[in-house]
Amino acid sequence: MRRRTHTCGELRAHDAGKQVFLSGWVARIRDHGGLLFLDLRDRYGKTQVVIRPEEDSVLYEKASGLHGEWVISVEGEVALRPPGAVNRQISTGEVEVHARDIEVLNQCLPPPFPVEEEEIHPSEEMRLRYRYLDLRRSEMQEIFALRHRVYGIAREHLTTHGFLEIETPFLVKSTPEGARDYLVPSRVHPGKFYALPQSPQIYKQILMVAGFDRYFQIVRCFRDEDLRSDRQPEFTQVDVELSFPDIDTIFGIAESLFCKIFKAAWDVDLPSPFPRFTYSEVMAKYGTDKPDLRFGMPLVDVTEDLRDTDFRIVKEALEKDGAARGICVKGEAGRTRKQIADFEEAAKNAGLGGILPVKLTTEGVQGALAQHLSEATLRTITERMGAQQGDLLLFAVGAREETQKGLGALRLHLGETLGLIQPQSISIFWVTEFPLFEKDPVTGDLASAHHPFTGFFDEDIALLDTNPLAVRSHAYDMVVNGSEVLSGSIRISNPEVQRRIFSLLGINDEEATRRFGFLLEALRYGAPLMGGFAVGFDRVIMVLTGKSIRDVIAFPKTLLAASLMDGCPSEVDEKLLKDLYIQFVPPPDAK
RNA sequence: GGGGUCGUAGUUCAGUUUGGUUAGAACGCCAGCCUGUCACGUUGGAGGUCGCGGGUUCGAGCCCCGUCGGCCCCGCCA
Repeated sequence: MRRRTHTCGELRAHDAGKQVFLSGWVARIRDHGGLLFLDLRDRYGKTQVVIRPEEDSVLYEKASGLHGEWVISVEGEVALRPPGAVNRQISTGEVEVHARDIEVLNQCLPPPFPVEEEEIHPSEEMRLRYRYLDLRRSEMQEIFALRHRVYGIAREHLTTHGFLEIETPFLVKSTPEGARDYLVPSRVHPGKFYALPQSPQIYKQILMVAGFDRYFQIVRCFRDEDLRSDRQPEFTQVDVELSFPDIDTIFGIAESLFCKIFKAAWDVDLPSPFPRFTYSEVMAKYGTDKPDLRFGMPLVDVTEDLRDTDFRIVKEALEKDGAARGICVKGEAGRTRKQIADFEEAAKNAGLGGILPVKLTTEGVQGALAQHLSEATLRTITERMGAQQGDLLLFAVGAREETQKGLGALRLHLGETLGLIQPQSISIFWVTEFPLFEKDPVTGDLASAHHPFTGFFDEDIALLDTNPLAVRSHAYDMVVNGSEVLSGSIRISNPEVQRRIFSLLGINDEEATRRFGFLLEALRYGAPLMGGFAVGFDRVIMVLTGKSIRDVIAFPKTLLAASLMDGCPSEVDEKLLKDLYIQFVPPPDAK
């Protein structure tokens, strides 16, 4: 076993003449019969190895028997490539290694999909099944090198600001609030369970009570909910909490962190401070709490303008306390009926009943809605929407929240499909003043919008009894390119206030004690004011690379929360279940 | 839980609209030729449970029903 002298991305012209020993994977073989080229690859790059049968026919025989992805070592001498044979595309392209000996360290089965090929993209199913081969691709290697750099930036940044990295348990008490827990049965306590943490929220607050003042942790979190392209059952947070906080301190620490990350990854300087918008602002203007502001197309409320219309659809919606809103799609008045039908399809998927298109063409204004509007009204509306000739206006009527959310989703759909988003541009800002509560659409009960420990505006305290849905919380998000990458809040640190919130949430003292008693107790033993945030680390890497969440996690799960490589989840031995006093009860519809 | 979409050679796909002889291509693989390639070139060859199950039909990759799986969206995600 010899140690390699260089990596496959290292050799340059000035290394010519050196005796080297390289190890790596066979990327490609180009056998010309009288001359054989072999690209040797490792994480650092590729180096061309040359074998000449006239110099060593035994070695040539050996080399021509190699195959892609075999693992070999090559001993030889570095040489400058002949003039005209230099490859400017790769960093080692000025040199090659004239092999003296080759050792096969391990053969490789024919790969189920090409590791080297750049034009044939294997399906995600294949990539996940053979994840080790997928990760071997340079594209993936680069993602994880970047991910590693960002871990380092976060650790360094928070350490510099006086934060201590402290681990919290993975086997924790199940708290029924929030997402569904992943459960771990206890062997020594029959019938009892641990939960995997949805976040270290309660523990980090207790660390503040313990006087750690500034804490952080790069930590896995677990949530047993249905997945999306940006959600995995286990994901990584940079969890941060500090004592005696003020909003500007917290935002400053987070902003400078993101500045460093974007500088390192994209070599851009983000303009600081980041803009701050309130929740109600972004909801009204973009119909979502995480708008992508790399393109405009704001929602415009035209409810009052259409108040007196005799157009039946509009009239009926507004009589039911509904709203009318529109967006202006720049320069798209030329869309055909069919293309607009596609927009309508997207609108229906977004939860709208439909859309009312108005085209501002050179031949005049077209659209059913327009015919029911006076010229003056039309002028007011187009002016407020910033619309000009050639633009396409899309209106939606219906329940207030529905039109807002629906048009927000349609706006995003149009932004994506019409190519309005510059991929390299950055929209980064804060959303503040989230409501403290939201209404459960099924039961009508109050529920925490963020989590039940979220603090709120002192001046809204009277609203707790009169109009709790109007109480503004001290919760905030950071949104980058339409992705929520950070979320946090200033906490409630007064046990009496905390109790009051619980009671509004329908959690009585007894239940509160049962669920969160240890936190409530801790808060009574000298709790500092506290606040913090958690960065959705995987999403940050997603935004930086433009990839899906599965591309930035080494061993991700599919949408059905399965791992195709190792086949989990799986059945377990009866004995294990017996030790845990667990019996499987099949679902009622199982065959 | 609901909606959409895809599943054909080792891989990526065409073929499904309008059912009809022996299911094609590219890459990969195997064998041969080839002295400056770098997606080498070139000649030949092997390779198919058309995801799975059922149905309709003289006949199903194609139509129908069910089911499994990948992806996207809604619900859900304090």
